Amino acid sequence: MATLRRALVEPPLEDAARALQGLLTAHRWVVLWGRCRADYEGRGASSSGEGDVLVVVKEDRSVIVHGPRGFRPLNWQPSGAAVTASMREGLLELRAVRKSPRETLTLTCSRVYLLSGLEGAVEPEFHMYLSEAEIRDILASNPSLIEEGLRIVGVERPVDPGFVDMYGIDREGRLVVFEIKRVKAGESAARQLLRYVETLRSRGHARVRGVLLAPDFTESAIRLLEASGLEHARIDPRAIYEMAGRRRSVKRVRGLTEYLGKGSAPGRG
Amino acid sequence: MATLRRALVEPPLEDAARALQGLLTAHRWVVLWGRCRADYEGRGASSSGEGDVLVVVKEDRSVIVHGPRGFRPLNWQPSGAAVTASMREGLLELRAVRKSPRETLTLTCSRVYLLSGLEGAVEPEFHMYLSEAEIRDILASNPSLIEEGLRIVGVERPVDPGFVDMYGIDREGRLVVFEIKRVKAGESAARQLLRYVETLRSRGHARVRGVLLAPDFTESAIRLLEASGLEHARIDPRAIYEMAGRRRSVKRVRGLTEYLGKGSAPGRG
DNA sequence: AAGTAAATGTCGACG
DNA sequence: CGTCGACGTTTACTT
Repeated sequence: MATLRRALVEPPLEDAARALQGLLTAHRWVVLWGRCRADYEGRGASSSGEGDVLVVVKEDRSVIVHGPRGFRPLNWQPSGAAVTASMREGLLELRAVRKSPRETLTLTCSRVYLLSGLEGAVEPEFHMYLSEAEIRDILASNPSLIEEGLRIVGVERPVDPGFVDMYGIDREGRLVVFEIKRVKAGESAARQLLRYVETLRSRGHARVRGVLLAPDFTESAIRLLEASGLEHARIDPRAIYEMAGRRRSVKRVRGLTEYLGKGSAPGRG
Repeated sequence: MATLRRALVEPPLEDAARALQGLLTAHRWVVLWGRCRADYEGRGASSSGEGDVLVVVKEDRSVIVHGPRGFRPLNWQPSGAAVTASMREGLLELRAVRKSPRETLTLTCSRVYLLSGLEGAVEPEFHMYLSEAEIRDILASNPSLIEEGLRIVGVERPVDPGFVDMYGIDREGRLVVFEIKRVKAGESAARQLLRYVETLRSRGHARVRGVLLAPDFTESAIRLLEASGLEHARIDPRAIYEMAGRRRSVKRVRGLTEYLGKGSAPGRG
């Protein structure tokens, strides 16, 4: 079981700084609730006036700064940042620096409401269902869900440039390129498919078909497809979901989609 | 100054549930650190085994669930969710339900390390600089940053489908379509520009030029541009940034970019 | 409400 | 390390 390493309520800034330094050196998962200002410079640039923020520093040194409202963090730094704490002109300063791209996030706190760190946190095993990769695999194993007589001959194959989600040969022997979207497909999905089909046609596959597979389509996507001689076909999430039920679920190890049949590295850090 | 309304360390689950209910009814900003499992069902579906998570419920009822690693939350619910807490089979259950789309997030906690709420939090004033909109406006006001003799005749104009970032007439009287990216432009940006140019050409603008403006370009973007007779030009973020310094800053009111020219905020210091 | 594009997008995979 | 595409993307903006 994880243990709380500290829970300082309204500590003097010096105490907070010292505790924070200790927690950071020990690579703890840290939460700081305080009155701070934030400055960020990197790909973009931002600054904020003083306000109440919740700062989360995780074990992998990702930093997230939340305000009292809104889903998105006000500021952040992705994992791998160099995080340091210090006192500076009487204020607690927390800096998170990332290289490549070079980005700096600086928090300057005039007051700490709560500071706490957790040791030995257990990462929950996370299962995500019906990722695009899984949908693609299910369709590849059950091509009749798409059309009769279809044979899948390739999956996630590189074209220049990009990747075709799925290749097939239809009952008349024509090459079919599939682009799969797990949600409603917009114009950009259609553009992508068009691009692949054009590439293939320019390489002599005159009879290639292009099919956009999605549970739904925007009007402009359909217009673009029809104007370009491409097809679209609705896939039924329910049918896919039922197929998925018979497979093992997809496990999100560090990120999002790790799908079956491609044994990959556990690697962390 | 904001005040901590509670800071319960390792409370019994019943106490935590009671306190949590109170904090939620009072619409406080709440933090719960505990050993929980999470189940989500909605557009996607996910579940997790037990693990240590940090749950943040904000004043606007957005809910964010973070694990010990990674920038992205494991689960979340955007603002406006209906959040309730209760005891259920000896465990603390926190439910956040959103309608349209109907989505449910359920947290089931077997242990609470820390529970706390903050009252009277002050939202920091947030300023974001150099959004794409601002870059576009600066370029539109200073077309010589792009090329000599260029005259900008339109900005953010609808084409079917989509929007052209910027139109100009070059020194030879040709129509120029600009696509602007504030970061390195990839293939999809090139595809977007190509689409616009093709649309315009098909409408009789035979001599239209297409120019992708970005601080940098991926190799495949350049390939696609050159193969399609389109151009690309590097824009210097530094030069833009200096121009921006002379303008009033961009204020992020509720979301990300609210740019000038539309009755806006006082400048920053 | 639906569609479209931006984002400090982040994240993972692959060359 | 660059390039690429997915994402419960979220968010803002326009029709």
